[in-house]
Amino acid sequence: MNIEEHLNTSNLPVARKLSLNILVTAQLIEEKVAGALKPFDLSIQQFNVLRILRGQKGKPANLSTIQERMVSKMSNTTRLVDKLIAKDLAKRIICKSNRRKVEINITENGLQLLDKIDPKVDAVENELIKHLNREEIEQIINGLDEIRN
Amino acid sequence: MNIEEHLNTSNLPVARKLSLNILVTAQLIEEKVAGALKPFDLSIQQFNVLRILRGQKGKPANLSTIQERMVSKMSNTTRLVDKLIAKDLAKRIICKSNRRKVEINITENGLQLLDKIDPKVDAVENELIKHLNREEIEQIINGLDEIRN
DNA sequence: AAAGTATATTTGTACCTACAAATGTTGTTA
DNA sequence: TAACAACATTTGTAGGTACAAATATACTTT
Repeated sequence: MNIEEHLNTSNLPVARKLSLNILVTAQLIEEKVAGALKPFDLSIQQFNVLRILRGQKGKPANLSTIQERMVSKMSNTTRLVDKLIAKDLAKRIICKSNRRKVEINITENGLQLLDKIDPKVDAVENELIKHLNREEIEQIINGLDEIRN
Repeated sequence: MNIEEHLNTSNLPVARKLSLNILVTAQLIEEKVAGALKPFDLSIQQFNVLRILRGQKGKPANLSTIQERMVSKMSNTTRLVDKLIAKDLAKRIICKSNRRKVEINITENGLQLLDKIDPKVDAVENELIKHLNREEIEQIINGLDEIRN
């Protein structure tokens, strides 16, 4: 009996069933997105940081800004950014006015890569909602919102 | 602007908004469960494996059985089980009839630990659905089901 | 029975995550 | 101004995850 069968057949408490459903679905989404990114040698986290940098529209981001916006706030954003820099997808400058800070920008190279990846990830995301109508989607989003308060 | 504000204010395509919502919520649940497990020095994955073993009700499980039931099927179940064994929460016997297989059981020690942990994790899970009624929960579960097909 | 194939697990590698401690910088205050 | 607190980032360590290759055993076929 795999996890999917387990979810459907077991008489789980409703709270556990919900939380397992969310975790399993998230796992599936991550696998699909990771698959779409694989040809580009980019991990999901690297991709997310790159998108955050693009969202800055030229304005440089420092590490704390990036961390706030990441799905999982983590302490090793430094190391993630290191890898983007090594691939010439981002660049880093020590902030002149406050030398504790660091300014991070996406490079032209990074922007071009995102342009190539975007349609692939969009396709994965759209595939997910294929069997849902607008109202159903809103219900799920609102429900998840409630869970997070 | 943090991720939560970003989700609410940005004009994201609905598919991306949904997938981000699921990922962020899953992350939150994982953090909360991990927090509940921390006093017991158990990671979420170790806890999951332990629960799967308990679910076997005495019947030993081999590695593939465990993997099927895990939220994220992974190739290092060996190493996870190693850690449970090191803590005397599980035991492993090479299967006599088929020596490629390995039989894994939860120990008395493991069962006792789960008994202590269960109420803490239940509390976390119930906290999640606090503001939702039965029907809303069912809607979310069915919606996530649709997404996974 | 030897060779090849399938099965079950283990190991290696690279990356990601969480927590805590360390480093370096700036601002404050005695 | 020296000491101290606050801030921003970096580093260390112990886990977890994914993929691929390696190992070990069992089954099949000739």
